Amino acid sequence: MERLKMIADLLRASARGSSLRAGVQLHAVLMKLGFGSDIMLNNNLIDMYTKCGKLVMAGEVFGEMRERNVVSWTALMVGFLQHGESRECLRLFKEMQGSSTAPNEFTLSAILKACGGGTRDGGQIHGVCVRTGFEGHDVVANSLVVMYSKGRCTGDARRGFDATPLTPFRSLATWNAMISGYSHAGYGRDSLLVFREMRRQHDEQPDEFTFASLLKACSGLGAAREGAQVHAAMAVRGFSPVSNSILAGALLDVYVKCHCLPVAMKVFDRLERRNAIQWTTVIVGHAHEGKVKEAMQQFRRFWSSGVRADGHVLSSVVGVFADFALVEQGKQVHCYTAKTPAGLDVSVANSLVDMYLKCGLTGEAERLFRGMPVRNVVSWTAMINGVGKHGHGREAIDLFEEMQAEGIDADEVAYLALLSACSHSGLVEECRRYFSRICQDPRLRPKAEHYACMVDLLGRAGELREAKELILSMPMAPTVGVWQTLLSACRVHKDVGVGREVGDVLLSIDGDNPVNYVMLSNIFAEAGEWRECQSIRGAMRRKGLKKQGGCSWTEVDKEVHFFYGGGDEAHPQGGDIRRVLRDVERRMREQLGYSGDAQFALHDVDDESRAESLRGHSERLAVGLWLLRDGMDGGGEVIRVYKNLRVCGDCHEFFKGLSAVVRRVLVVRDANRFHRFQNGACSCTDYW
DNA sequence: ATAGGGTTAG
Repeated sequence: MERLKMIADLLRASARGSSLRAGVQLHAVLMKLGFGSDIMLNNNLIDMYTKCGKLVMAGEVFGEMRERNVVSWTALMVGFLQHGESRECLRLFKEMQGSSTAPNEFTLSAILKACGGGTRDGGQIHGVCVRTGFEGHDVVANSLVVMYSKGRCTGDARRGFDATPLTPFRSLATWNAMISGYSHAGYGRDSLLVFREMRRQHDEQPDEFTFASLLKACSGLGAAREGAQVHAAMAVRGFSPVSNSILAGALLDVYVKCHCLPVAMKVFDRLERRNAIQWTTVIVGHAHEGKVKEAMQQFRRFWSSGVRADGHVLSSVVGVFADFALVEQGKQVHCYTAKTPAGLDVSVANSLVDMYLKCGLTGEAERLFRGMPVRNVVSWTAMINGVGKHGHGREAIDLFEEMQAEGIDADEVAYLALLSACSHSGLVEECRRYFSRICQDPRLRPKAEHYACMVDLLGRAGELREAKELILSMPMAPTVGVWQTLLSACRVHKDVGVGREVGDVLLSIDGDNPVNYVMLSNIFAEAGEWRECQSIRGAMRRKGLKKQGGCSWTEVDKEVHFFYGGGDEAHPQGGDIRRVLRDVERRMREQLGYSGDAQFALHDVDDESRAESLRGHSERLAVGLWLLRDGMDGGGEVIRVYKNLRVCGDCHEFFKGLSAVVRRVLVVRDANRFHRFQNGACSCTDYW
């Protein structure tokens, strides 16, 4: 008897320490001593083997047991669960239900965890919990709350939470489960409310788990004030970001999402050790504020810090390079991925495919994509988006169909990419067909962005009234973006009537956004409605709103050059560049009869924009830099230029002519799509 | 055998 207990203790010890060798020896010893049929020892063996990652051995022990109790079943299920085999865990539970052993609270907790966010299975097991009387039991209640929250069914999660009697079963863990459940599902307000309830009515003390969830809630809400309050409350209780890396990460995330970058950096700089997650947050944080140089600086700091880059960091920074079209930087990371296990992540390959597409290197993207050993829906969506932005709607459809033929289901984002590709290419019937397909799929629900694609499509076709009807029939509130799509269609078709109606809506729901004023005043200006045009401009001025400054950049000889249309930041070679551009224009006049009349610059809304027109739009200056470097007749390289706003009609005409007289290919990526200029023509026809 | 935390590509 003594020996039996001793072996059990030793087995538990080797399970805790994951020491397989000791465990196997103990296994041999207990077989020799004839304890092979003892249930408790066998349960300990199962536990030891699963903790050492030997699921097959654990299964063998389980299979050879003549008698099993609830612990035997549960130990094996938890083992599978902890190795990510939740399907096997569910299968075992079904098998167990056919046996004579009834589940207990630990079994139920494990199986609920195995459901993940699958509330269909979860709901059935919830029923089992109710029937067996374990519903309000703490470990079960906690798992119920987590399971429902993961499936975003916070109402059901709340019912599970409310089912816990305050004593003795509502522990801090239960409160934490509900607080994190709400913040995970995106209900930050409710998360904070539950916390308040916990403090005010129950005087429960928060721990680090509570704080981490609260911070996530604040970051989701973009609530700077609440975030700072949580930060202060943490400090009062002695939780410091310096000693808790998870709290530090969560805190950085709050300040970054609340656009308080300086505060985030203060926290960051005080850390003694920084992990990959914290670096990622800071690098991406700078990028989202448009601070390219600072983002790159932090990236280099990270690179030399010795912290190993994992898949998350790599895909995030490649995402930054994609946003800013920094191909050379992206290529460097691409090379690095060959030398690290993190490079094998699908997400890293996906981000690289997307980066090449966003930089206009379609061939490179395609090669990488086709060579991927595993592709998921994200990989395909990146390709569909990419070819769509280049105006190849048919190719986008082919890719979409090929994806489904490979057995990968389209999700909402994939449909969005496809619809946008169709609408950009004017594939009216196809677009309608896929839109109705997503409406009919019970697993998917079209979102406002999908409607925006349809509005765009109808708008391009000149069906402005129908587009407006569609917006009014949307099952959700129409977003600003949807109305803006319609407004820009009004501009293309010079429809002042509908434009005025849509403009009214936009100014009332999004009256602080300069984009709306600029677009609307342009519509009036182009229709010769000067009085209305002036009144919009006046309203914009009175509100102190300024059009976002145009900015273009291009990577020449591995260096990024920035050009700003307005403002004071001039390129050092600005004078020479303008001279070259004048030469090109003269050639265009002589050879092509180019008139160079500025039709579009006339309507500029403010002084700054007029100055920009006079000085030359930033994208022209960027192209000029290349001509200054290569001369008028040299250079076979493709000129790649990127612009934060849309390319205007004047520049569009100018670039067409330029591509003919200097015989070069010019690719401009603007806020909306790619324009490829070659031999005096552009791949894209719908511009103004 | 026991619940709960921060980053991530389309």
